[in-house]
Amino acid sequence: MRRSQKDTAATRAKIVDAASQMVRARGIEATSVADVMSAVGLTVGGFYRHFDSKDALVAEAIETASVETGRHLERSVGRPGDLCALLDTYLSDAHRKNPGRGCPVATLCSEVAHRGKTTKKAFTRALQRLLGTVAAAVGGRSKADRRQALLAASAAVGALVLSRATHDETLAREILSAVHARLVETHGQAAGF
Amino acid sequence: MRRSQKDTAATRAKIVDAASQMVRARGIEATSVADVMSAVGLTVGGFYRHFDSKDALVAEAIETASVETGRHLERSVGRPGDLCALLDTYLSDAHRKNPGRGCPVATLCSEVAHRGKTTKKAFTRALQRLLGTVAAAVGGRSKADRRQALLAASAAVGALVLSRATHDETLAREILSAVHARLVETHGQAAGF
DNA sequence: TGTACATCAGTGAACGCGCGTTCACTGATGTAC
DNA sequence: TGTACATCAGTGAACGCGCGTTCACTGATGTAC
Repeated sequence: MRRSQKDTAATRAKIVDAASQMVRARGIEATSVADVMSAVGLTVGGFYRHFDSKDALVAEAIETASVETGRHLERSVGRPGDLCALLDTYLSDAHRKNPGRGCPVATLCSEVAHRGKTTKKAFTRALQRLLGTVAAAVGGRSKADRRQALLAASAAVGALVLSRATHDETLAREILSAVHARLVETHGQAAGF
Repeated sequence: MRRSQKDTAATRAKIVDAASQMVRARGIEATSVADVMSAVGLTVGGFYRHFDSKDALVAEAIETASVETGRHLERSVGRPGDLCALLDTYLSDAHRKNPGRGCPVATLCSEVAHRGKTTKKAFTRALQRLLGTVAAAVGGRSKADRRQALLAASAAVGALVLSRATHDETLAREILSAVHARLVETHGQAAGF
């Protein structure tokens, strides 16, 4: 039966939130519309009252995840230029073990290459948001600072993804701590410390 | 009808090779057994005379891709310690645009997290091979060298994957060139040039 | 070297399954009067 | 404020499709004698 506008909006938000978590934890392909709906306590049929397609939901789910992650990272960076604080959060064991609440860029980076335009555009926005956050943590506006931000973002994403993909726990931890250490060292060097 | 042992071995190798290319170009999920077989000019039914399952094929396809990529990278590095030469190849536009013949670690890094043990183990071996190749290009055996190799590998994989995932061509090129430049700079600094 | 027969690579159809999407239906909500 | 009715959120079954895997069958290959 019909629901109030308030309930409808709340349901929509719950669907996006559930999808946002499932897409990051299991990947886009492995997240079915039926699974998302039942996670919210509804049945599949109602889905298309809220979204045009699974792709439309995925795009919103990525956007939500990106905003959420951006806020979380910015909260962890005290002063601008504190790349170390950002990396403490991004390259933490907590982040590695909880992809469902973590950075969507890391979770979806290789899968998104095989998906449609809608998903790719949402991913690109998420990547640009992440680059903005990392650039703020790196600090400065010079070309060297920009390059350092791109290195830090690429290395952080690469390290997190590889640490998750490895079957080898020791290697996983080694990757995270080595990349953290080297990025902080090179940041200091670039800034002239 | 039955084929000679030579033909059988040749067919098996062709299947692995086709899978190796398709898995990298389209991802594991999007590569169907039927597609692989028809790429080789055969029908699906015969597949299980060669492999126990799709997962078994995927594991071999990753191994093949990893060995092939390792050889290609090693060919491009002249003297040991020439990280720049390795990155010229790994972070090239050719590599970005031809994932089907490129590094399987970059293509599969986020997808492999949602797959079974067999696939994960094959991926871990591929990652360790890549780390070995990068470590050789970084040169040296100190802890600092090891950390630099882990940074270079993470950043190279991250940069390639993000450049492919982006819908924005300018950003894609910027990521590759910035990560190349910064990694070479920091390599020089670590080595005391 | 020749022969009889077991083996097995490859075919093509079939299987059960899960997917995204559609649809007729239900009944509370929102609106026009 | 009350009433009559159109709207539409959600249900549950169905759809067409592609997937991994199985299977009876075919006939050349490899082997035992």
